[in-house]
Amino acid sequence: MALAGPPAGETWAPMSMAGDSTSGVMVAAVRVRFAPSPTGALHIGGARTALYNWLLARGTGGGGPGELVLRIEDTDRERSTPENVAQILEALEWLGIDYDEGPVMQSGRAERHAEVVAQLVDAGHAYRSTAGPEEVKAYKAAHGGAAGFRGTDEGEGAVRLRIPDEGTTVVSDVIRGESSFVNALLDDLVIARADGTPIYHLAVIVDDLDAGITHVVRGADHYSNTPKQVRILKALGAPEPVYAHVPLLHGPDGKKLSKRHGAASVQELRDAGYLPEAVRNYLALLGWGYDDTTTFFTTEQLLERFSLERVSRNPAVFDEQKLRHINGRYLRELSLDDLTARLETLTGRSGLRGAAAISQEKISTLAEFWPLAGFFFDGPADDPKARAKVLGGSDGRDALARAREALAEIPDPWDEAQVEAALTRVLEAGGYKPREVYQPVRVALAGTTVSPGIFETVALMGRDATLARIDAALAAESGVGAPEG
RNA sequence: GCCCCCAUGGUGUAUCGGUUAGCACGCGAGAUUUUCAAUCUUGUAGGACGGGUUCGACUCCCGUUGGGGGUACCA
Repeated sequence: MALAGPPAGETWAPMSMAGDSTSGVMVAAVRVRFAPSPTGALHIGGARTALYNWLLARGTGGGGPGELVLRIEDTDRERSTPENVAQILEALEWLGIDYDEGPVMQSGRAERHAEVVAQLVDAGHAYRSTAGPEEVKAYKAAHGGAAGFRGTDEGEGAVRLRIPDEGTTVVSDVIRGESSFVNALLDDLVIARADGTPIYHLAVIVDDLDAGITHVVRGADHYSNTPKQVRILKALGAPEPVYAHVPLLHGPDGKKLSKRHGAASVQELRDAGYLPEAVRNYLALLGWGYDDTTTFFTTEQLLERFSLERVSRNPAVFDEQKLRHINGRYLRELSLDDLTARLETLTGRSGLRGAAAISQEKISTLAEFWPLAGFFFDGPADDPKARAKVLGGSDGRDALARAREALAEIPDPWDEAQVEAALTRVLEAGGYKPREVYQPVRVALAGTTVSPGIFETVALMGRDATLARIDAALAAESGVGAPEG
């Protein structure tokens, strides 16, 4: 049975639906949309909203095969730039979120918006008024402060929608339940400026209606404005979509998430070396939970299990540490080919396979690879403190010299087992503790105290480079270490 | 100011009247150990407060406090 038919008397007639309505076109169970305004890079809050919509459209939680429409709400010409639009498209692509229609530019639908505004005026649902902020304020003051503004038809100025004086407007939300707003407290809202351009609320309603959107899944920052949009819908005699307002994301300080909070945009996440599949997993979990124990979900599982009913009502705080943890798990499960390819894409270098192999279990993000293994390609890192600490004393240099001797004697093939055997002999012969030999070698090759495993590192570096770096380190340090005190 | 929403450990969540309030991140300890990680074991920490309703409340109701959102001829 139908959920909510249009009120008697008027019916919404979409302007240009694909195909004709009489030919029995298959109607998607859910038609959702992601409608960002391109005022900056796509933030994780927006990314999560996009993800939820996508999971609904592509997964089974929406009740069947669905469709996702991407609409760019660019009616604010000041802040909407082509660069920002491009960034959003790029972010969605990186995240693996595809869509069936769009991107539809809201600005391109101005005529249609004007048409609906005119229709509303003609029907007596809206009127033109020159009242501005001051008049509205004065009106409220004159009516005891808490009263919705009611204007009079002046035949010119901005177009305002008439709001009833009686009754309430109920917003029904899958996540939040129902809540009602007293009509008398709602202002006659402006739906178009004096110059005829539409206001956001009008544009959203018309665009969603024309696109046949069944579920409006968006950030909770739109919740309080929903009654206004419902009023427009009622004036139009159009059915209401299912609403779902997902909780906002906050920064660690509890405030609404913004640029100040670090890795907040999708691009930054990508550059920081996070994997899109890990980001998807993490984002899904920010404000949603499936059961009492599951943390890791493949995208297939998310598609199968995600549902709006289980979305939380509380705002969530973005926790990069947890993202890192999840990312590390995904990263370690990557095949070596896959990992290598991703590292090469990120760094713009090639020939990373060997280093990738011995670094995989030590990094949590792709970006951590280069600091850990870049010395293979760019030479030892410049870390004076590490050199001073490990090779500054004669003990360290002696151990390094002995290691060099043992390594030089390794017969072909030069491999991990031989390296380990040689260094173990040094340990035994000199009565050294492992670190007393390994750290000097590590610093000689890497220039710093942190690197992949020492045997793997030496083996991968090869005989010539290893011996050369040790010689260079020995030469550089022998003159230093001046007597102190 | 007014309207609306929200409230489980530091963080994300599970629990939909009866549980020793579970899981994960973080943090602490231990194991492992060539650095750093990873891994394993283990510990730590929670129902904002006050009233009700009930045989019994984290769960339902009211209030308080706290947080958030909205309140534009912005989106």
